[in-house]
Amino acid sequence: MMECKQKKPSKETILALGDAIELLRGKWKISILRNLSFGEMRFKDLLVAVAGISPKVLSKELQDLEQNLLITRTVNNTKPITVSYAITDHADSTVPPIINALLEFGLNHRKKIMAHSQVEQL
Amino acid sequence: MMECKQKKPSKETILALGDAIELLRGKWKISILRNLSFGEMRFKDLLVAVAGISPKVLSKELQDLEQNLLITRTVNNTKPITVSYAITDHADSTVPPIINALLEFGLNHRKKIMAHSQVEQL
DNA sequence: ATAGTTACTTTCCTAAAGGTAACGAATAGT
DNA sequence: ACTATTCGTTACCTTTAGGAAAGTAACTAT
Repeated sequence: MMECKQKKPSKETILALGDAIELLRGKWKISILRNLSFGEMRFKDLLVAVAGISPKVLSKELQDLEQNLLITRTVNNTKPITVSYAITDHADSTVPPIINALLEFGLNHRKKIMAHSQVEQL
Repeated sequence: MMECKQKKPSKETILALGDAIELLRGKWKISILRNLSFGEMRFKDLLVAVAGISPKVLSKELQDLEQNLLITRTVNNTKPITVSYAITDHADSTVPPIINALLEFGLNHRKKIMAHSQVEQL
């Protein structure tokens, strides 16, 4: 397993980390961005794909992400109006690495937790 | 700039991502882990290093991280008692990549935001 | 006229997160 | 006895996040 080099704790670094945490905080934003990283989606599709989210919360999160230039919102002139959401280029190049790192962490954590509870039963 | 391959949306993947988000949620956990990734630290050092955190919140976050096996707590028998916190091996191999990805994202975002507001002023 | 679809918004409420300030317990120094 | 240090806890309060349920608006089909 590879270790990762750490950047020096400069002021800029700490600010950037704070920004990232604030922009992506909460239960839903990462999942929404992950779904959009596979291709653009409409509101209702996201409502299904992001399991458990309510329309109110989805709407609010999407507005938030749009304001921060992480996604775009496009109104299509279709029979019943549809709206497409897409991840922006700049988010698409920096968010997937975060998701993959979280995934690694999550999978590894599950293993460790299971090993730990095995030991506790002895 | 390199694009990152995405894993297929299997059930396990979605669960792992959910775990990761839940374990690392909030304003402080990532910063605490980042500081500990440079080496073990005592309570009071963390109180200074994690700028803005209060003793109450730090205490709670540390308990949380310990319960989830991401850090260890060691009481040293020194003159006034001291307590050392250290990141666990398994967290130390999976958390820094997350932090670096967040850093990349944060730095890149700052650039884009500044470029954007430049344009708006024209 | 009625019903369905899509994309929300509104209201109301609860729970979790977070902040402030003061206090406590153990130990040691003077 | 008094003060200082370290590592917290307790009580109280405000803010933010999030969930449930219903409603709205625009349009289409029947």
